[in-house]
This record gives sequence, structure tokens and C-alpha cells, in this order.
Amino acid sequence: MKGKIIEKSLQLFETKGFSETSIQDIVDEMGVTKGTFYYYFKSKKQLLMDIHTMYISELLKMQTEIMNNSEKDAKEKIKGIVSILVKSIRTHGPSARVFFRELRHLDEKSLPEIIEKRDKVRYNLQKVIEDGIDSGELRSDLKPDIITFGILGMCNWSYSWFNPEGPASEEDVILTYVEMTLKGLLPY
Amino acid sequence: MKGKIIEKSLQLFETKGFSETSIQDIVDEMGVTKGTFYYYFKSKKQLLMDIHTMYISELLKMQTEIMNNSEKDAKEKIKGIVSILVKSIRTHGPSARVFFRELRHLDEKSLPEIIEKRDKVRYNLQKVIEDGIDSGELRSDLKPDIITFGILGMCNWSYSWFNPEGPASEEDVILTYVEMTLKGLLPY
Amino acid sequence: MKGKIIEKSLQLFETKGFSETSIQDIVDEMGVTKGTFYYYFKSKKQLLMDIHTMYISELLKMQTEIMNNSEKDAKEKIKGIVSILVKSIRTHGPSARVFFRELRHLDEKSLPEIIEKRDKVRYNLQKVIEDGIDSGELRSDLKPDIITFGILGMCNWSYSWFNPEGPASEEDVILTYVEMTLKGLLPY
Amino acid sequence: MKGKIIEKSLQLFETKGFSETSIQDIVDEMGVTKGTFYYYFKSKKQLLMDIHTMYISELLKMQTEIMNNSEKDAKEKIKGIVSILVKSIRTHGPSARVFFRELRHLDEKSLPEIIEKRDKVRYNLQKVIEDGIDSGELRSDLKPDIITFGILGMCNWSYSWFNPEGPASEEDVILTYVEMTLKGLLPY
DNA sequence: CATGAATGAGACTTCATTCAT
DNA sequence: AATGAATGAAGTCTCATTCAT
Repeated sequence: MKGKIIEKSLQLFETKGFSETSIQDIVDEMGVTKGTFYYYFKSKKQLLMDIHTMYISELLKMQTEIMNNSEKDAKEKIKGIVSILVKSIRTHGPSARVFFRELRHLDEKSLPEIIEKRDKVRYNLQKVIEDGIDSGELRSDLKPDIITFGILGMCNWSYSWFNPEGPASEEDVILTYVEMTLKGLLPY
Repeated sequence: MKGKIIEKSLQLFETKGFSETSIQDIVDEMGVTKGTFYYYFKSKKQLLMDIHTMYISELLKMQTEIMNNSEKDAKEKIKGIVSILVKSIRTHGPSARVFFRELRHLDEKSLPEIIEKRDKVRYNLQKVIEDGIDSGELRSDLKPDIITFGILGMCNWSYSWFNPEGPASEEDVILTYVEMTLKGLLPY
Repeated sequence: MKGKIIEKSLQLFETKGFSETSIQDIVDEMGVTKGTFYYYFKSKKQLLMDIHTMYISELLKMQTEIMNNSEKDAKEKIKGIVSILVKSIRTHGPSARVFFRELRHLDEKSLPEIIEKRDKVRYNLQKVIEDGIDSGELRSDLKPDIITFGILGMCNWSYSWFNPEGPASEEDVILTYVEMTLKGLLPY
Repeated sequence: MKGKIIEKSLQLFETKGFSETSIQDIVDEMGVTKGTFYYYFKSKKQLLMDIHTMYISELLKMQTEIMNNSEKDAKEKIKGIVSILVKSIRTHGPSARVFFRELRHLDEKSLPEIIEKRDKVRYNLQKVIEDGIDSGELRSDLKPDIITFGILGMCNWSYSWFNPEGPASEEDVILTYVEMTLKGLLPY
């Protein structure tokens, strides 16, 4: 039941937004009553917190696996991380969209925990960049933090337009982003 | 008065979000009464619509000026557009953040008008890319639409983290994004 | 101007009702502003009061003319009064409908003045009936006050359905009501 | 609770009118809160609709019973219908008064349903008249539709003045209306 | 586990009215 | 004679939440 509530909520939050979705909307969709909701969740914000925690933890876990793979060089790790982010549009689309849009609605008490993990994801990527620069694999004249924000922006933004069922494939997007980032648009 | 209402609203919408900001919040901040608000705006949504229209129209206008400058090549136009987007964080920050976050709250009737202009901005950039490819100035093996989304994502995302008063300067960001995009991270 | 305001208000009150018609509605319809309204009327209720006074005074005046015609017998006076009431649907339709429907919205201070005149109209008809009974022209086994209410009800109700432009003519209605009232529906 | 809300509302609507009665007025009177009201009714208009439906359905039901009684001739049916209408002033006074006065405030979507039933009541009476004419029981030189409006007007109007606790009894009113209608005021 | 009834705070909005100009 | 700006009270409605059952 708890899982089903999360699933339906995700759907509704994605479509209508967190503030615009009422508990009533959620339970109506499931054919139960509000009491049921409050049996499983302390509050609406708690539900949102759960959604955020699940998403960012999963993302962090996947990223960590790539980070820990010592056989990959910086290029391959960047490609891996871009790949995770883009592919999760198909596998975790609603979660991701809700994550990016509704962060503001978390309790001030719960927020830091999420922010911390979100920043960890960023620092991880930044570490990859920095290591690449140190090893001479990447050019050293650009600031790693800005680069990191740039790559994440490119990827995260795709949640707002990329449709895995549409004309461009996941692979197209990943390839384009990685090529752009590593080799640039100018011909060699 | 109308201008002052917009200004304060922008501030509040940015901080607390559209749905979470009440008309009461807005008028309290200004020392007037709710009646005054409704004298100038038909509804809360109408105010949001005004904000969106102002922002996207201004952006489109600035972009068009760059597009029409026939002396610039693709590289320079890309740099110009990135520059506009990043610089307007300082000059139009609240407008821009509200624009990206609250689009969903527009009336279904008003939405298309805004979407159309937003898409126009995108198509304009895509045109620059396509022209660059056609003239041989840019490599031709990547899809222009995905490239466009990538660049816009990078830039638009910076609204969510970039602080013009912080350690990284506007110029740093612009330079990094343009270099990454055009030449890539790999050393030559 | 005052006359034009009354005219438009009457139209709107009839269609939408008094409470549902705002001063704004009225002045919009005329292309002026609210200030203008308040220049001519102390308040919305004052306007309603004016409308009521005009209508009932006019009606009373017409009725009085018939009452004072000493050449007419009871039958003819009844017919005359029914005739006035039905004919004024065409000539004073909106006034009449507003009069019957919106009486409740008058100030408690103004109400008695109107009620008094309205009752005078009723007493006048009742007097005709009583005189008719006394003179033997009308049967004496029914209560004059109830008869009066019956005749007035029949006539006043026609404001809610009778359309002078429709299939039944004014004369049809008057004839039917008078015949019913005087001779009844049973064949002789 | 739903029943009690309807009852109190009826009371208030009758006294102050629909538009002038606020939800606050209703719930204050009952010692509950606004939320309670909206738990039972979707909107204020929905409550009004419920009131209208209940009244007109009940009336139609009672009338139908008389219509279906094949042992009664036209005269008796007319008397029966007048009787229902007048007697329901005592039994359903507030409902009836609200019904006649506030029809205009129904939703445009709900209105037709009510209008249809109201017209059915009228057509039923008209049928009685027509049958009476066809069988020779009633005179044939007057239009049945106008007669019908006349009788209904007489009866319905009495909601606005007749007080069952007052000097005139229900039976007085019924007798007077039926006698007037059938035999007329002239002595035989 | 789940329901249904009730709460109460707060949201958006309308509108008659006032007043300086 | 008329306007435009502003008020403030009141209105309808929503909704997260609680609690007895």
C-alpha cells in the first residue's frame, strides 16, 4: 500500500505539482480514504521527503559504483555519469522531475539531509574532473566547479524536454553531450 | 504601483514560490490592501502571466539583436547568446527563476503564448548551430536539436546555483561554457 | 444620465438579479465610471428604492383613475384593473419583475413606504369587490380579501411567464382571467 | 447532519434570501464550522439544487397521485390540485418560497432538470383542464394554457401572503379559489 | 487497517463605497 | 460632472490534519 501511494503521488505531483495535489486527489485515485494515507505517512511533507530520499539515494548509489571503478579513466567516468543521469529519465522520470521541482517544499528540518546528498553527487563529478585535470587527461585552464555545474545542468535540464519515446534516442543524447563536453563542437 | 506590485511579487515568488505566496503576503509587504492588488490585476494568475510575458519578450528581443548581426559568425553568436543568458541572472534573476519554475501555474489559455516565445528562443539558437554546421564552421556529426538543448540546459540551470556576487565571475562562467561547448575538455 | 442609469440597471437587475449585478456591471454597460454612479445615487439601495417608488406610484395612479370612474360598475372596474396589470407587462415589464423579486433588498427604512403603496393597490381592488358584493352585483358567500389575493396572484404571476410577443395576446389573457373570475369555468 | 443543514438553510434562505445568506450564517446557526458544510455539499449552489429537487419532486409525486385517480372528474381534480398547493404552504412553506424565489440562482447546468419538472406540474394541470373541456364538463371558449397559468398563479402567489396561522383558514382559501375558478363571482 | 466526520486556518476574489483631484 | 485609486469587509471554497470508531 505504501508503495502504491508513493507511485500514485509521484504521478500526480509530476502532472499537477506538489502544492496543487491534495491528499484527497491521491486517495481518490486509489479508491481509499484519507485515513489510510495518514496511517502510512505522518504528513504530506513526509511523503515528499520519502520521495526525495529514495531518488537521491538511488542516484548516489549508482554514481558511487562508477566512481569506485578504478579501471575507468576520467573520460569513461564522465560518460558513465552522464549515462546514468540521462537513462534515469526513462527509469525514474517522475521521481526525478519531482525531485528537481519540489525541493523547496521540504521541511526546513529535512532539507539539509537531501541537500547534502545532492551536493555529494555534484562533488563526486567534480572529483572526477579534478582527477582528470591532475592526471593531464583533461585541460587545466577551466574551473572544475563550473564545468561540473555545466555538465549537470545539461543533463538535469533534459528531464524537462527529453522524451525517451520520441525521435531522439537515449544514446543520441548521451553521445551528443559527451562529445560536446569532451571534444567540443569545432571540427578538429 | 503596478510596477511595485510586480517587483515585490517577483521577490516573494522567487523565495517562497508562486503557490506559497499569498496575495496577503504581497500586499502586506507593500503596506496596501488586497483591494489594491485586484485593482491592478484581474487575478493572481494574471500577475504571473504578466511576469512571464515581460521576461520572455525581453529575452527574445535581446536574442534577436544578436541573431540579426550578420557580421558575427556562429561561434560569436553562440558566445553572445550564452552571454545574454548568464548575464541576465544578475539583471533579471528573479524574473528568470520565476519563469523557469512557475510556468506550470499559468492558465491553460495563456500558456501557449508563452510556450511559443520560449520555443522561438530555442529555435533561434538551433538555427545558429545549423548555419554553423552548413558553413563548415561546426562539426556535422551531432544533432543540432540536442546540442541546442544541451547549451540551453547548461545556461538555464545556472539560474539555480550561480550567484554573481560569489567567487566565480560572470565572465568565468561564460568563458567556461563557451570553451567547453566549442573546444571540449580534452587538451589539444 | 440619471434616467439612463435607471434604464440600464433595470435591464441588468431583471436579467441577473439585484445582488448579482454590481455597480461595475452597470457603469461598464454605459461606458462611464463608478464615480458617475455615486454622483447620481447615494447608494445601490437608493437606486433600487427609486425603481420601486417609480413603479408602484405609477401603478397606483393608473388604478386610482379607474377607481374614481363612478360610471363603471364592479365588473368593469375589475376588468379595468386586470387590464392595467396585464398590459403593464409590455409597458413596464422590467420594472414590474424587479419590483416583485427584489422587494426584499430594500432598506428597512425605505420598505414601509413601498409596502404601504403596494397594500393600497390591494385594498383598492378589495374595495371594488366589497362594493360589488354590497350592491348585489357579486355573490356574497366568499371572502373579499381572499378573492382579492386570488385575482392579484393570477395577474402578478403572469409577469413570470407571459410574453406579449408570444402566441397568446394581451387580450386573450385579460379576457380569460376576467371570464374565469366572474363567470367561472363551468358551462352555464 | 445533512438534513439539519438543509433545514437551517431553508429557514435562512426564506428570511434573508439565498444570496444574502452566507455559509457562515448557516454554520454559525448550527454551531459547526464551514468545513462541515463543505463536507456535505459541494457548493452553496449544490445545496440550493438539492432543495429545489426535493421540493419539486415531492410536489410532482403528490400531483401524480391525483392525476391517476380515474374516479375523479375534472372538477374534483382541480380541487385536489389547488388543495395540494395551498396545503403545502403549511407543510412545505419555506421550501416552496425558496423554490419560487431562488430558481434563478441555480447553475445553468442544473436548471433544466428543475424546469422540466416544474413544467410537468403545469402540463398535468393543463391536461386536466383539456380533458374537462373535451368531456363537456368545462366551457370550451377559453384557452386551457392561460387558464392553467391563472390557477397556478393564484395558488403560487398565496405563498407570499397566506399564513396558515392567520385569520383565514386553509379551507377558506381552497374553497374560495375553487369556487371562483369554477363558478365565478357573479351570482347565479 | 481503515473510515467518516469534523475542524480551522487561510486562500482567492468581489464589491459597495470613499475621496482627492 | 466625472475619474481613478484605494479600502476593508465579507464571501465562497480548499485542504492538511485529527480522532473516535
